[in-house]
Amino acid sequence: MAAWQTFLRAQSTVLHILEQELQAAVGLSLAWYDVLVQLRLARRPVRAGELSDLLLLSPSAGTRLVDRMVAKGLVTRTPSSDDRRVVLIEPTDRGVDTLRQAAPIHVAGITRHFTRFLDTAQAAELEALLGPIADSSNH
Amino acid sequence: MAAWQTFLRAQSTVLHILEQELQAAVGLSLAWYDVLVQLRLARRPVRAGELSDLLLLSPSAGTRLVDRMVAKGLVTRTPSSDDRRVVLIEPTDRGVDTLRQAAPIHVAGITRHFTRFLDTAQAAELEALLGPIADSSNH
DNA sequence: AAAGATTGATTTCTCAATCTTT
DNA sequence: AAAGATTGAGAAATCAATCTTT
Repeated sequence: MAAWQTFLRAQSTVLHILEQELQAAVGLSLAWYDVLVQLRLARRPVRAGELSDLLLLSPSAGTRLVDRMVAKGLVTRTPSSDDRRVVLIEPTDRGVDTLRQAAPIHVAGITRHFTRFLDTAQAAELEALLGPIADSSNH
Repeated sequence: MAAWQTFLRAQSTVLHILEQELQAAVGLSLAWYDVLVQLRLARRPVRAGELSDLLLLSPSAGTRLVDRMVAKGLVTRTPSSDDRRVVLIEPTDRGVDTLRQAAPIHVAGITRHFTRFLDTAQAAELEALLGPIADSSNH
């Protein structure tokens, strides 16, 4: 139970700091950053529902988030020509550029506030401990 | 970096499930539950600002949260007689009772979705890994 | 003036209901 | 009818500004 509380507090603490640092440096929220990262990792247009899943958000939260990013010119939304129920999301050039600016800052933040406290073996250990928990949603 | 992502996903996953289970069983959100727990642990009236800190919330978020819980009759808000800038929060009898109903369900949930994946040594290990990170906000 | 707390405005997430396409 | 996505309405968190007491 102590482990559970430490787990909660550690994540809340680090996320708050990272959010503020990224916001201050590039004017980007963590949520927006995650969208750009996921689109970059996919290396192809991503379906709206798929994106929501990747971000651990509800479908409607995904829609709103994309709304705001489209308005800021960071991503585009295009109906699929295969199946017109489907909407495909892609980063714009400006989106890719924004990610390029944000990534080193964010990675440095993670290093400073998270990785810094773990050597390689400990990071592996942590991942091994939490991996099964992270995957346990599937039922 | 993989450890970081697993860390994020594990917490998000488990929190979503626990929230839903507690909501379904007792109609209580995790935020409300945490308020009642903190007041219970304190065993005395808690200052508004202190409560916000304990909950890892901003002062204003703490005020709103207490607003809603006062409206539902779960806690009371009383100006301190020592220093009338200070507001003291206490659970009502009904609040204490609600906590009594919720606690076993929530603890069972933590066991089922978190502790279940860790033996005693692993829980200690996890706490040791994350403890320094949780405490690192102080500077 | 500073400390403690609250309020106003804004942002964001969620559920249920709806719209479009298959 | 079912799948995919969006919209309306409501809940909750945050910052900056404000109010009260010290």
